Amino acid sequence: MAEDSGALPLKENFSEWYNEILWRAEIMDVRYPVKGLYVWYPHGFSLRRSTYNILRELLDRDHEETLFPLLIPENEFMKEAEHIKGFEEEVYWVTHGGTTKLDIKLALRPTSETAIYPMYALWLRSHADLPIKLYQIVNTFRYETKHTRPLIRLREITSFKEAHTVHATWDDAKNQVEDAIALYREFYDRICVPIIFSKRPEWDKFPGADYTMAADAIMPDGKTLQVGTVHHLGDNFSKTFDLKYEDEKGEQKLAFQTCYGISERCIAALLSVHGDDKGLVLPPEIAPLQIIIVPIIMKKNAEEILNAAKLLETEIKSAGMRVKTDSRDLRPGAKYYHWEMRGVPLRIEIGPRDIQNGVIMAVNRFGQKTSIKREEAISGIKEQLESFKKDMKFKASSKAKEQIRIVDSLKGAKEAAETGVAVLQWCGSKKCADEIEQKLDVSVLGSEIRSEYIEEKEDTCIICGKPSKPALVARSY
RNA sequence: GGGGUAGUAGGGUAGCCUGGUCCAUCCUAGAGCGUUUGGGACGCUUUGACGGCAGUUCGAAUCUGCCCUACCCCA
Repeated sequence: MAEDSGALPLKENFSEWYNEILWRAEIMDVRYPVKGLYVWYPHGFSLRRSTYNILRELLDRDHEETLFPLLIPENEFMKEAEHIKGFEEEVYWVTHGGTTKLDIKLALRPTSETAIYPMYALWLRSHADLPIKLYQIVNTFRYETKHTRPLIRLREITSFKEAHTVHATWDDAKNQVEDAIALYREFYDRICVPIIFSKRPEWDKFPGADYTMAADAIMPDGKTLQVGTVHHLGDNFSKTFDLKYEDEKGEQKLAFQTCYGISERCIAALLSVHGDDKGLVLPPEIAPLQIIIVPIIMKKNAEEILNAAKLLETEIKSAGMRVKTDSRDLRPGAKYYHWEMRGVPLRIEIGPRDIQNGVIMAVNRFGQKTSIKREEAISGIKEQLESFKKDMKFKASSKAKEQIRIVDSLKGAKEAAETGVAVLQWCGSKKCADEIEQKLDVSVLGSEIRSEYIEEKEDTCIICGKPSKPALVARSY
């Protein structure tokens, strides 16, 4: 399926590295003959599944999973004015059934608010029905005109996890926004990807929202990738979709809503943050394969070694780990490169010398070798995977810390934005943001930053000198 | 919306103007056989393509028409 030899472009050439690793590590095949649509290889899909299982696990604590239709009738879609304006240039329309023209055009959902809320209006009767917290994992379509990129800018988002909640009051919805932020933090912590939450500027919020909180990850080239959003929808959508409930006193009241989503961009961030010059580096929890056993087969005692490998594989498997023995007729070195490309966290080598000494050789994806006594194999391997995850997390957060710079001048900001994000003082006005963006060739991502590395302290705006707060500024995808 | 360029095997290229191969070619591609195996082995054999549809022709990757797709430039 993929090319197995030859070097990957160095990670410092991030764009090239990214494009190649996707097919070399068998994540996505980009050769599907429609622009912006890509194919998940089984290996990539397996990674997607384990990643989304974590998301499901977290959401299932107090949400319920659901599934709404892909097609949205034009009349529903067109109800919310702000919302339409935000999407009208990006919507795919189904106009025909066979050769018959449809009376009412059907939109392929670019997101599901207008599919879900008319149904919510039917379901919601009384305050006792609240809160409603549902989510679905679906594909969505957007006709992107700028250059598309696998997992990052897609015409079909294949893995959109969107949650939609309904509450009695604005404050309840606000609390839900905070819960969602905590949830997403936990998710990204589990996959060892550092993120920064901030409040998007007024002009950059979700069409139809009161405000938007967004998570950004910092990519190796210093550009940020938005990897999650949480929107407070106020009662904007309830008004248009007539989302009302009867309160304790028997009065009809408008409900308040939130929605929040994560797409396969989380996979893009995962691959990019951890990968290196040799290929993917994956956290054991989500690696499709956690352990690869490479038997060092010599002609004379091939069978003995292979049996030893198989026995070990069975033991590891029954201990609940994902393991495979690579008994292909290849040089061991070729196998090492093969599995390193695919990000297998731990490799076990077992050869004549090891059998002689009653040990197995464990080599983690960072290349650290440890000899483990054969009889302590299982506990030793578990320890290795545990400490490997810790190392991954430590590496990723050190790198992120390095890429965040607090600056007090435009010049400093410019420099910081070349390798990461700059944190500078901004008064909140559009005019000053425009000036910052134009002078530095960056985006003002947001304020009210949530990061352990950034302190929320007041000062004066870097442009106009008025009272201000820290803002996150970076080049972004 | 307007203009331009290009689509050849898994990937990369030549050929096209000026129609005519017995095997086009390169690679870290695939298949088979054999020797190998503690960090990318080697030998031999072999597979596979001209974006699609029509047309011209004894004969089309090459000429003509239409279509599709991608990329670049201008609004």
